[in-house]
Amino acid sequence: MKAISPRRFSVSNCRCLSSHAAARINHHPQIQCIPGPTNFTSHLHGDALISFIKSASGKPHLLEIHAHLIRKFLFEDAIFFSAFLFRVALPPLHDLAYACRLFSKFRKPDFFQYNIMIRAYGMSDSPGNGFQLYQEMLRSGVSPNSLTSSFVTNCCIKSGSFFGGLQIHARILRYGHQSDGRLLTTLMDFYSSKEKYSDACKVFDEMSHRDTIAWNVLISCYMRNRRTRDALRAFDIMQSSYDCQPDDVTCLLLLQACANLNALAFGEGVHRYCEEHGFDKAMNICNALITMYSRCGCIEKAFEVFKGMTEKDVVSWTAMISGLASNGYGRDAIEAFREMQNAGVSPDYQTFTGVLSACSHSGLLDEGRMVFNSMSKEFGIPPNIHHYGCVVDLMGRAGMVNEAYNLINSMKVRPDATIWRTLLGACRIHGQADLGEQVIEHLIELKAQEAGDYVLLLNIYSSHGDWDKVINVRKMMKDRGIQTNPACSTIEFRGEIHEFVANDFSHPRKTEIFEMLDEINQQLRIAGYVAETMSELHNVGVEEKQIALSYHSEKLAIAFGVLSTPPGTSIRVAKDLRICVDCHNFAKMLSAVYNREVVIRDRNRFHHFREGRCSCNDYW
DNA sequence: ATAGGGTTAG
Repeated sequence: MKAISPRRFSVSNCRCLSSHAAARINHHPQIQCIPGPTNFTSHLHGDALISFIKSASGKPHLLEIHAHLIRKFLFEDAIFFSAFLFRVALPPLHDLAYACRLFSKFRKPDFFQYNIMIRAYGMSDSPGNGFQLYQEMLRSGVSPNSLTSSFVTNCCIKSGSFFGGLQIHARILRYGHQSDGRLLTTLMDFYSSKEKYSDACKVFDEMSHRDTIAWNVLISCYMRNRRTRDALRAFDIMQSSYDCQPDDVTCLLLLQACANLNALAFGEGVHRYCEEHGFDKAMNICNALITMYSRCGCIEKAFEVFKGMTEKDVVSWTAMISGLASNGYGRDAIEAFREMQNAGVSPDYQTFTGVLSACSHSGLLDEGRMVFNSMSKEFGIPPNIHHYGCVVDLMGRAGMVNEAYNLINSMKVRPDATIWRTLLGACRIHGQADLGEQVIEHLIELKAQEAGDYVLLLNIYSSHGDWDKVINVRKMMKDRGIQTNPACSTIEFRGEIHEFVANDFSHPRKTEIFEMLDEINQQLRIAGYVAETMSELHNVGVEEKQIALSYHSEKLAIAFGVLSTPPGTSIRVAKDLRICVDCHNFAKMLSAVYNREVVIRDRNRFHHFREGRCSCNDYW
């Protein structure tokens, strides 16, 4: 009622429906007319009625307006009806059932009223109906404007209807709506949601003017389609353009991209940009910064951001805890967990995932069990599959593979592929072939077996020297059409991301890189490095194995790092799969012989190599 | 008489 001018409405007039009438309305939601003495709407007409409808809040007011429109024979008056429908269909009320009844009663809806309904459907849990209504609109000869296209595109995004969206795109062109930048942004988002990256780009290219939001949609499209490097490039182009500048959303997206790519230098650039524009005060940006720095292996920087925050929420604490965990600071993570509680921030289920993973990464078996037991008892958070996964990992690494197997079988939730895979990894460490075979059976049952799973099983057999079984598994993989994807390692150099796969001959500086790798291999061998051949797949000669190992993607990336940076510079490599035993030894030795800090982030965690030692004591 | 687009962190 705040918005109503006191000149027109005295306070005493401003009362809602009588409780008697309200009770009846509750019983008869289809009610069309409310009899009885007129209330504060009675003398309203024209502009005053319009502004009253606009300021109406809550259903009782709208019902009263409904009654008023009927009483004054204004229900079929498009102006009042539109304003009324707008209030009913859209938030805050957003009563779609009521809006539908109104709409179906209205004799000849115009485009504006259709637009309201289509937009309302786009925000409801039945967005497909919006598309239906759009088609009905076309059938009844009402022409859509560019807003209609925008709302119905949104319906297609929400309902996931690809062909619907294509149809809309064709109509946009037919009706000449393509000059509307906002509409095209929505259209880009549609293609992006369908992972049609190149179509989204095509729309973007055809836009005559691109504002910050259009760029942000493009960047989020790049990220959804795993074209993270293009996302970084877009940031550079935006910064050098005159008409639009990156905003906080852009930075949020980019920090995520940097975290994925291990692009520390670029991430620092985004950090500076945030400082220059005052975004670094925002909680979400700070939390994203913490994640970016810790995913890039810079836990000190992450902590600096964390310390500088005036206010910290669960997300900040959890980001810090998970960052400490993945960087091998298990005890500090648990300490941070304690501090968080002292600071009066209560943990949620993701915090526990962080704490438990800290325990599993640092081999803190007792602490992990204690936390696991306390979470439902003390905090009322029942463990989910991720929590179980951490504990399975923890027990598995400690060699308690059978106990871990029993734990999985005792879970209330259905085990997923990831948890079986975790156990399979533990079987690999402890050479448990029998249990490994059982686990593979579970994965097959889930139809989730991947190349990596068979590789683990192969590793188990080959470490036993069980070559018959190795051949069997390889045959099985061939029969089932399972192919191994080559692992990929990335390294950042001067703000560019360089990508390597095993035996990769595509890099422009390939000759130098291979020469450098040979040189490194020789030097390391002098220092006592012996290539680890146990985990290789084939039953091939020792010579052959050593050759196959020497061109692993992480070694190529490291060689490139040694080649392109001055002595003493840290080498940071990200790998999409797990680092292998041999590359682990290689990096460890290199950190001593070449006196370089080497940081490798693999699929699971960080490995910090310094002076011939690694932050994780054992290889995994 | 007249509405719309991106990110929501771990």
